[in-house]
Amino acid sequence: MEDTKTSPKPRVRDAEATQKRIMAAAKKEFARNGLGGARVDVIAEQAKANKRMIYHYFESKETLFQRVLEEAYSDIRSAEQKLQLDHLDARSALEKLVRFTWKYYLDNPEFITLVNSENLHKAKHLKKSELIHTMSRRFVSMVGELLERGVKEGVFRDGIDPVQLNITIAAINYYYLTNRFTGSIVFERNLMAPEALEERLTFNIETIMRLVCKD
Amino acid sequence: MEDTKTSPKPRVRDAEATQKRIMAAAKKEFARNGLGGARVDVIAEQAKANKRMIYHYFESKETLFQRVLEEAYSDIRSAEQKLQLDHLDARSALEKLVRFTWKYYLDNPEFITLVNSENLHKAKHLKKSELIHTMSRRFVSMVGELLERGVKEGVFRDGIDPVQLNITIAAINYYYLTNRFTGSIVFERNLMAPEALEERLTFNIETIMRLVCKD
DNA sequence: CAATCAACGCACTAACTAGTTACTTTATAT
DNA sequence: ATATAAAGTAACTAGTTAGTGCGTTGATTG
Repeated sequence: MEDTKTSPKPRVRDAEATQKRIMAAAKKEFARNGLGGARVDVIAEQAKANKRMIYHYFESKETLFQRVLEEAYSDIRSAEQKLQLDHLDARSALEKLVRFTWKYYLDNPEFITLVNSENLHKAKHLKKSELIHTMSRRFVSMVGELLERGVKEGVFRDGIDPVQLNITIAAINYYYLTNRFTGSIVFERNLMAPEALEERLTFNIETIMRLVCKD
Repeated sequence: MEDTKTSPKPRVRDAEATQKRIMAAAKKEFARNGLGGARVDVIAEQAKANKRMIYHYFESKETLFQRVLEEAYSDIRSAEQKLQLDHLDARSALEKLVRFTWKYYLDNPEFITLVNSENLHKAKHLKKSELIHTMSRRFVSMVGELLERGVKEGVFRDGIDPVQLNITIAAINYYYLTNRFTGSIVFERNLMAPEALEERLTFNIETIMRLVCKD
């Protein structure tokens, strides 16, 4: 946090900054190539650090991956908490949540790839994480409260499971983006063209609204 | 196809059978570990073949992966074609399609992992494939025709894009299963318990019906 | 039955990769 | 200033890994 010399000799010793550069480089490399495909040497180079530093601050490649993954989850959960859905009527709040999810995945494609990689490894790194549960619970109850409020307002159907809804909102946005390469070939259309993205978002909002709203 | 000796000495020379064993072993290994994580030696061993044979029949690890991927797509597309949705009224046909998709992913988890791995590699192997397009077109028109028929029957909404619907049906089923490990931790429930699977299928059918059907 | 060709397998290599050893450089506390 | 601990680096190691060279074995055909 403290600026250690803005003067003559530029890059000096700074443990915190080095760790941050390593984390950033690791996130990029893990996202691009998965845990198995990522190269520690590449991370070191990209971080403008030495490979030894990675093993100094993080004990192994896997530990580094775990840290990156935790940070990725912590980032999305904290962004969700800033949504302030309770300031809006239930319908608008739900739409806002869908729009947010879409935009978040679009702006942070590493999140998707990291999660895919973690699932390939049967979530063995996430299992070790403590803070995941606290963050997740808050997220689920946020949606749960929104659903309850919508029912009270008389606009949402009753009896919808917040977890199923969460999964579905994630699914329709996530799947489209994670499978954008094979999808573009299979459906012979560029799924990442601006109009295509617009169209998908509209479709997804419609899907969720029809699922949740009365009539 | 011809049974070369069912008599005394069991496993003799059989090019076709060896190739099939290699393909099967490769599918398993690629699905379990992705293209990068898969080991050619493991494939050879699992196939009860020699590594040399892999390079004899398939020119490289990547070519083998491409063949496995093509076969996986060809398998699901051909299973879809056997559905005979036109024998049912539109609503039942749509439900049948959702049920089929769910069950197919559940019974063939390798398909999901292979597709994930291919997307990590930006679909570079699928790009080279010729027959993908023919199969995909037939699939899209199958759903397109179903939608048209439902509109004529007066049960489906008009103007739904078959591609968007296809993607959504795949998404809500695929996402739940591919992210079952992280999902089970994040939501603190075993997403693969029989009741959970049942519940998810019901929810997914509801989602699609509400999206497509009138009122 | 001899010759030919395809199926098969051992043992190697060249390149790579996670992790380490042993060292130098810099900030800081006395 | 200077001792000390932390930050940083280069070069190495031990183990893997995709891919091959070359020889053997068995089926087929004239």
